[in-house]
Amino acid sequence: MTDNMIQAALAQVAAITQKAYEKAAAAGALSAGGENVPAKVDIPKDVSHGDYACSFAMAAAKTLGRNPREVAQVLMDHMELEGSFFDKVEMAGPGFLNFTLGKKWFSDVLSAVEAGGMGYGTSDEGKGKKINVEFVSANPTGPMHIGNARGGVLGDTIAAILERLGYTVCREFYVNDAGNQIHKFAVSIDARYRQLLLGEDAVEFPAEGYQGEDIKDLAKAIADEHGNAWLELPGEERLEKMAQFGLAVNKPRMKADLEKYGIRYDQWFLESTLHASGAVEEAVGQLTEKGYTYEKDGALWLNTTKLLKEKYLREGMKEEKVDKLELKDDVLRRANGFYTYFAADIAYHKNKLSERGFDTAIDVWGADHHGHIARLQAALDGLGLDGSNRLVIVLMQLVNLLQDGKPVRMSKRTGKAIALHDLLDEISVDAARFVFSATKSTSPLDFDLDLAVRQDSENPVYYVQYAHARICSLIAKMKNEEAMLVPAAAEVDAGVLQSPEELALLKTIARFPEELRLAGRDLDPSQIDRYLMGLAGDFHRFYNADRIKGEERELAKARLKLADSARSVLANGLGLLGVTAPEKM
RNA sequence: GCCCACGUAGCUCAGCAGGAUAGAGCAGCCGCCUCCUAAGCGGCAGGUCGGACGUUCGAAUCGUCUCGUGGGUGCCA
Repeated sequence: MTDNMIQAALAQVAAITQKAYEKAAAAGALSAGGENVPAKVDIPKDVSHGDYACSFAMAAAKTLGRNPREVAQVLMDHMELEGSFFDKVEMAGPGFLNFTLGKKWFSDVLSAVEAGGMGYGTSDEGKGKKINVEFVSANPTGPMHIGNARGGVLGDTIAAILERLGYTVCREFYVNDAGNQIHKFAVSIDARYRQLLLGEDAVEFPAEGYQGEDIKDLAKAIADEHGNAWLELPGEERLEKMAQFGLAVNKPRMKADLEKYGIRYDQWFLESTLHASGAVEEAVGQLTEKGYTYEKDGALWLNTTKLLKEKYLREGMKEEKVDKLELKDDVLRRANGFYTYFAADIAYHKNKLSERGFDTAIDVWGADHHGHIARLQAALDGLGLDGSNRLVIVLMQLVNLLQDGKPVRMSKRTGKAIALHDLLDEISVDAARFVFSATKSTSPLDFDLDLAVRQDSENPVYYVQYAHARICSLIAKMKNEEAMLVPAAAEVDAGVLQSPEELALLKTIARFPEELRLAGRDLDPSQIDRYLMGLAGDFHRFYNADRIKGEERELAKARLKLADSARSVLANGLGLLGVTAPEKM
């Protein structure tokens, strides 16, 4: 009951080829041994090489003691295509067997799209496995910037893809509401607060403090609400109140900004709860029990070197190479008694993989954190949680914001970051979501404000949306002017679809479930963006080459069904990306 | 120094679970609306896939080395 017609066809080619070999071997036309050679099938780039190409003859030539073209010829002589997806098979080049799709397959594709509707491409591959997708997790100490927008779109779209593939997905935001950053946050607000009440010169602003205007706004809000009452409080209590006040303002703001991008979380997980519940202490304690920690200079250290070497050896790295690695250990508990971020992170991921029972934790991280990946995985391995396999990090390169082709400098410290909500004043959610998901996360993304703002064809999202709108308009016109509704797949003779443009479009439509599968496998939504651009292109070419209105009835019906199938998949794919599919433009 | 990512058309990037003649968009040049939306389509031009060696029937794709760019290498997060 798959609607993945690509996998169905690939499997059939392999089966047909294997059967042909068995038949040939039984008849004595080929020697034994070929049954152990896998029948590799792929899709040629060039349509003149058929729709599917099998390289079995080349791979098996040596084993069978014949040249590849001879093997291919014998296979063709023993091949049975009756009742299959294929009309013909040809031998080409060094010994490829090239299969050409026939009417049955095209007809099945139309039926699959119709039956699937907006769920076309859904599978049960994930078998309900629980996956936690954590993304953005920006420090709540200031406004989010454009990089957070990319991470938000990336994480949300990965989550959506995995849901389609049958995983049970939890979207999570990890709130760093403890530790050093928060302390700096509190100290910064406090300084601004006192400057406000005592005069700018009376209080020195800490060198390490956050410079942004938002800190001044928070200080002013505190002054408005509490006057100078907080001046009297003892230092620790005052800072605690400052931090809580700031978080209470910033957290809902982040939530609201993300929601503007259509991003909603299932879980906002507070780092502070890990400290309060003793979970951090517990995780560190377990590592100590297992002999992975030691004390030095008053601090508690994790023997990361040992953990990493064990990990690399398990993964098959050669011992001599492992010995040569220069690795460093990490502090878990500072000499001042406070746990490090790393210690909390270990406890946090232990919480995901153990206490909350997720099969896999996927984290979207900025590329500048990549050095952290192996260490965290190794630490989780040390806890017996198989972090090397169950913790998957999607690294995201940073965003270069351009204007007039020139880089706009961004820095949170100087408060010059372009805030998320300002960005949306400039460009639509559709454009933002498409642009942010269109580049593979491992590549840096140049985000040109001027380009994103433009509402023309240079902005790829409009190219895709336009295809959808065009089809909607077409369907409406056929209904109103020709009294023709989109027919059911069963009423369509797929055999009348024969132009290169029709076949190309239909084949691309058929690829959607497979593209979805691959995007999920690679955790790479950009594959969906590119697929949709290709699908839109195939439609535009079909639209230019083949008319519907005024054509002979059977052909018009089949083409209308084809167009509607393209519409359905465009809407489906855009929906996955969080982009709207307009009926008019 | 060590670790990681990335080097493909003028620019931005696909392709990297080895397959046949390496693709797209943009920029450039030339065309296509009496005809379902021209936010579209067609054509031309553009390449030592950073380099070398290796693995094999076959390498942009895998391995080793090398050059270049960026990042990491805190009792920061």
